[in-house]
Amino acid sequence: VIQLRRRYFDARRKRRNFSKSSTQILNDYFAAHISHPYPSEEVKQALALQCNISVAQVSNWFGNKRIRYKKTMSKNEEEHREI
Amino acid sequence: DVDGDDDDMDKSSGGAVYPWMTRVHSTTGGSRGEKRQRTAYTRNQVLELEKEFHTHKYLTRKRRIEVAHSLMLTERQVKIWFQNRRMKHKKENKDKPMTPPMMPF
DNA sequence: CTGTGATTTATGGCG
DNA sequence: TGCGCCATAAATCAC
Repeated sequence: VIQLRRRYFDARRKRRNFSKSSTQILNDYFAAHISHPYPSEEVKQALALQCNISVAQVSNWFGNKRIRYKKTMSKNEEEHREI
Repeated sequence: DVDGDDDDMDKSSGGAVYPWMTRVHSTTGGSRGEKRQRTAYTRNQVLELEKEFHTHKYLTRKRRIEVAHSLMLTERQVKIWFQNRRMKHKKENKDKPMTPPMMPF
């Protein structure tokens, strides 16, 4: 029962994706700071406000973005390298 | 907010154009290697750890050793689990300081 | 099946 | 010297 309870709470995971405009704002910031995509706490708050999401969600977004960007890079590298 | 960054760069440096793009955590020590394994704790392990956390947010060294042994985990893993759990706890109190809708439980 | 936001193990820096 | 906090990495979960 206690386990089902956790499942219920975990169901709070993934409701829906962010709006297109929010994603665009985040992507814009990421692209503009590609050399160092680590927004400060203040910037995170500003972005959160603009995107209408929480600061934690902004942190999650950047964390996922960074890692997935890296993965995409290495994947492209493998593909176009001579066999 | 000054950020003089540019695009269009070199690619010969193993793909890592900027320092943040390099792998920092790898099982094989160096920069090149396999995936890092993240052991998923069993349902029972988490349940026991959760019980312990409910009574004590912090563990004494002695207690840590006991818990680690009984759950087949290292002291380090238990220590880290509690640290992460505390962070989670803090986050929960921040996101939901109020009483949300009722649940079927 | 893929994509994506969220969560779970684990690291390193710093006080 | 070890410990906790914190931001983050990386893998994985859950839609």
